[in-house]
Amino acid sequence: MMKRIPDVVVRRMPLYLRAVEDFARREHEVVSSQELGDWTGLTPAQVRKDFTFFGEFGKQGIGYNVKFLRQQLREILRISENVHVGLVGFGNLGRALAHYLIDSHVTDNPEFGSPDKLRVTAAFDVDESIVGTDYRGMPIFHVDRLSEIVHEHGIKIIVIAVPARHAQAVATKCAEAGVKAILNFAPVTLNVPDEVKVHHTDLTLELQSLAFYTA
Amino acid sequence: MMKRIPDVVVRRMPLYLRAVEDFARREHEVVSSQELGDWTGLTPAQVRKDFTFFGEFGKQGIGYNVKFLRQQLREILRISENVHVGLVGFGNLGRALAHYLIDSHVTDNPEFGSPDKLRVTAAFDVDESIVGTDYRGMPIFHVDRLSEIVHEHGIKIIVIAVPARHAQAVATKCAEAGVKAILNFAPVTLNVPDEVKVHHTDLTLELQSLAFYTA
DNA sequence: GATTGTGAACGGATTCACAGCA
DNA sequence: TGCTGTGAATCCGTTCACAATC
Repeated sequence: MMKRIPDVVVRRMPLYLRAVEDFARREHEVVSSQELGDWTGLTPAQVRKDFTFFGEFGKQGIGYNVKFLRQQLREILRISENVHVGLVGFGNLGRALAHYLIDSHVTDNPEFGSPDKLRVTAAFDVDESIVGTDYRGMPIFHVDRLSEIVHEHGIKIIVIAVPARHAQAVATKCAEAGVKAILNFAPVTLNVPDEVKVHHTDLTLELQSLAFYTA
Repeated sequence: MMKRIPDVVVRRMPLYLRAVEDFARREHEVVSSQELGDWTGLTPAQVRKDFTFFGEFGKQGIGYNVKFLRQQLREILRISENVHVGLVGFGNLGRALAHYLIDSHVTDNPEFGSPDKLRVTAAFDVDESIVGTDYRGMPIFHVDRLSEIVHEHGIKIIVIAVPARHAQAVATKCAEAGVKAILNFAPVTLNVPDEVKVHHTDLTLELQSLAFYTA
């Protein structure tokens, strides 16, 4: 029964969640694959097919119950439980990311009943002038304590926002500490064991590939 | 002869450029598809196939001349000419992006002979307290002047770093002003004419999809 | 009548495997 | 011999189309 779920499908699930939360906010009771498709820019067939990887959430002739679908998606993405995120690198980019993550609806969506439990609970840096301080209640540790704190806080995901030359060392440490997933903002290809999932966001690569289309 | 080039291929080209610049830095004269594959984490066959979309850059039995390949890739990505980039939204994220773009090797790689000509030349915001000021020589304009400045500076790419609720309006303005490509950091799906290329970087979506793998 | 869930068809991207050339 | 360039084969994700169901 447990078919392997393609990565592309997993990447679309949060988008469906965002869509269904919007329908919920607008107090729709049900939503069709057609409506979800319009909202996300995908085909209705794709929406339905994607869902089948995880189960049968709809009713034929009717559509999907918004509340039920929302809950299912939250469970699939595990944001109905607590997922702790660590942030390594508290320079310019790191601070901007922390600001965004702590303020935005990612970490808290209170007007809407159920706050996300995807939480940035610790930051790491090497700069002694900020190690030991707090950012909006989030403690900043020295990177040397990464492994220790990852275990203590049960951190599962690490966001890497350090300079390129340090990124691989941090990634290796993360892998050793048992981190499950890494979101890498440094402009280097990371080498980690297969069991660690890596997503890479690279401003340089994005801009350079867009430059191709400026003809 | 001019076959259509798949988007996935275009997205890999900057990675090849980064690889070949590294080989150049280490003073290799030639590089094989095998070596490029190891560096990038792709298969040699894929590297070769990707290149064929743009021409024949190698010598059979030998490999690719590093200097020549580098030049070819820079021309393909149009970073041998000037490409002007504008940044809309100069809050926390926008400032961090500006900092990164202005300092990093994206915009300038002088130790290496030929600086990239992908340059952030203007920022836009609505905050009157920063409009009219400079950031490291980059002027900050009011968003109302977007179209005017885009034409004046010949801006081809816009980076959107505004709050979600304003992103669509900005994107529409960009499209009207003739911008060729948009890099969107706001957590919304943008609706623009097909001739405008959009890449989307969404921290929320990335983290939520990674959360799936934390089981 | 409407809409889901899904097997089958399709299409596009990756990999294979080898001919051709240095 | 070594490595590129590429047609053929394969793999994988998307779309189609329709039976099942409300």
